[in-house]
Amino acid sequence: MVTKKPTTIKDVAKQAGVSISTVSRVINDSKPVTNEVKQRVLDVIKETGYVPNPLARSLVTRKSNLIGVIVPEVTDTFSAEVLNGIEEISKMYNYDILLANTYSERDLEIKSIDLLKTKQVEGMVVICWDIDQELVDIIEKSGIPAVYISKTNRDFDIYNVATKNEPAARDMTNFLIEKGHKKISLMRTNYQISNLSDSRLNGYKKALEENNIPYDESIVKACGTTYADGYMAAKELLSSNNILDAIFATSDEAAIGAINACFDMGYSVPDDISVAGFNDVEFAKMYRPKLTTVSQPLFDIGAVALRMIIKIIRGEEIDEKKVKLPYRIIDRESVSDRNNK
Amino acid sequence: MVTKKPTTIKDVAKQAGVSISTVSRVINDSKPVTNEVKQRVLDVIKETGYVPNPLARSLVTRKSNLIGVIVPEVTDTFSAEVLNGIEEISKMYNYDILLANTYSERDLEIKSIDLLKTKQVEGMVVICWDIDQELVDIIEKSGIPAVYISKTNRDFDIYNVATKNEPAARDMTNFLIEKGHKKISLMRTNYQISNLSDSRLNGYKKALEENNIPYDESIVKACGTTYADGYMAAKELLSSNNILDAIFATSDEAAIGAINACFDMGYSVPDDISVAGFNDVEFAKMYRPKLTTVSQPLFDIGAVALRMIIKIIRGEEIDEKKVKLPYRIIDRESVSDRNNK
DNA sequence: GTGAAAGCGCTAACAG
DNA sequence: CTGTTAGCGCTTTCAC
Repeated sequence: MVTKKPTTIKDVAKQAGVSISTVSRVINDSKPVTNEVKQRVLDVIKETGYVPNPLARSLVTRKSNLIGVIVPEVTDTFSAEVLNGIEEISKMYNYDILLANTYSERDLEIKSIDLLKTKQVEGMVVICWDIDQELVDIIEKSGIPAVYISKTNRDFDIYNVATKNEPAARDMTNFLIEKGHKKISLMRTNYQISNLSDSRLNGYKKALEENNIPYDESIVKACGTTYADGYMAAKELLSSNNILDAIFATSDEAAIGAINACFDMGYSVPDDISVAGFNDVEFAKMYRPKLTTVSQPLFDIGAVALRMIIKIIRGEEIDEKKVKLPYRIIDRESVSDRNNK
Repeated sequence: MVTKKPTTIKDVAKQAGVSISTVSRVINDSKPVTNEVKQRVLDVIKETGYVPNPLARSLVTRKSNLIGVIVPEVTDTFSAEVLNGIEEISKMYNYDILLANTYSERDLEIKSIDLLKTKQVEGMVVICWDIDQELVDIIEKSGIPAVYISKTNRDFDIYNVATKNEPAARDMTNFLIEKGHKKISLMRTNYQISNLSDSRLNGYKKALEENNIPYDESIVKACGTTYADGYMAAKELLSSNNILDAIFATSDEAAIGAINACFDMGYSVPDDISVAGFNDVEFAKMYRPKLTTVSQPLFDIGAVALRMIIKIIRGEEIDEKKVKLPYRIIDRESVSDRNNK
């Protein structure tokens, strides 16, 4: 357990009979060095197992090789899968990940950003359900390049990677309609800031329109994304004697909550009511009935976000500030086909 | 987006009309400073928004204020909840978390440990399903204080925090027996290294013994902890015409896999077969039937592990190298009571 | 091509 | 109590 002093650049220099600047040159490949000398240094490095001290290096270069990741909560499946993608790519580029939970609390978000800034992260990816101008300003002011990931889409002028939410919602709604459902409730996220478009709601409306189904505000419900949110929302929906054909929920967790609410109120899913989710979380296929949902490439979202950050850090050109990744409708068991009835 | 040069200790010193050492003293509260001077420095600090550069600080103190966390995969619910606990406490102690995924691959584990070492983490918590002597040696050799967390218990001489696995398994088995089940299959983890005791198996055996139920090796099955593992194992179990009263699975995911396997083979759970899990993952209460399981204080496991690390780092005395946290049998819906039949 | 020297921002003796 | 000074380990001019 004794942390004996590690080899430094000095040791290597001495042992190789060169100056420390030469050693620095070979490890960074920054200036030409005679092959012979280079080899000698390399040998000593291998022999001693020398590893440059990143702290010292960062101190002078002002590069930390650290990426900060701000998540609401690692236990959130969405975040976790995105984080996986981030982690994978960061490793490729030799960046380390500094993690901070915010529990979606503003003060913790601020604290985390401060912390990351202090630690000199070169960039950060911010996963946050409810992006608002205040947050954007804070991050902007920190001067750290940031890419945002959110369950919902927002119109801020920020780097952002997300799924094509509007067409996704539209496709799923259309899918539901095709399967013979008419009274389709949308449980949309309640992360709602006035004057901002909600792409999923728009997609839903478009599909309705295309099929000449009147938009009924009483069955679109603002609700969170958790299991409990979905359960509550569905219960309310169902008990205000609405007769529903289907529920399209804002997340898989909420969808499952909704299904259980249906069960508890004596409805069978999908025979009486169909339910569709969003995200295709790991759990969606474990539940019975297996959840019909729209799958987002969560891992890829993280991966793409990290690639963006790297580009920004390197000052490379970014084609578009907002990248949209494709989605897929995953037809499993929680939506019935009413056409054959 | 311009990262303008931040205030340094020098700036503060100059502006306050003192030497940098005095500034250092007040920010670290390391040596007495006249109140008047102190106040002046504090004022300047507040005014300039000066934040000490942790890199420079770490370079000289050799303290990074970084804790490395090695997890198989953040998407794993067990790991994620433990990570939450770790994160929470680390924040309290002003430590940051450096995260590394290993996907349970040895070379990635090694690489991650190297990386963490390079980044000068002061300690690390290693979540690893299958601890073996090689890994322990590697970590030992790295000289970094480490606390291990594993789904299973091992007899290595390491810092470790876990649940009381043996009594937990025994209690659950007894619970099952009390509910009138006799033919109880144990799906145990297959992370198996010869000559090491499996505490859960022992607990299971003890309960059987106490109730004069003969141990039947044909219905204890080695299986992993994933949904797929559980599904497969249960299918095999059921198709080799065993008549089972209950299945006690090694994880909630595996338990749910088992339940679905039962469904798919025409058995009803819990009416035909009862199923119990382990962990009480978030999802356990979302599934229907709600999973009867043993709950481990995952968050606390992480929290305690981090506290241990801090103690080790500070050279404080540790009462016991292995701490065992309590568990609870959570009786929900997936186990029936056969006594009233 | 290579070395000497300055300095990144900070802490920690060492004097006074 | 406070200032001066010497590094921590490394990169980077600037000479040679």
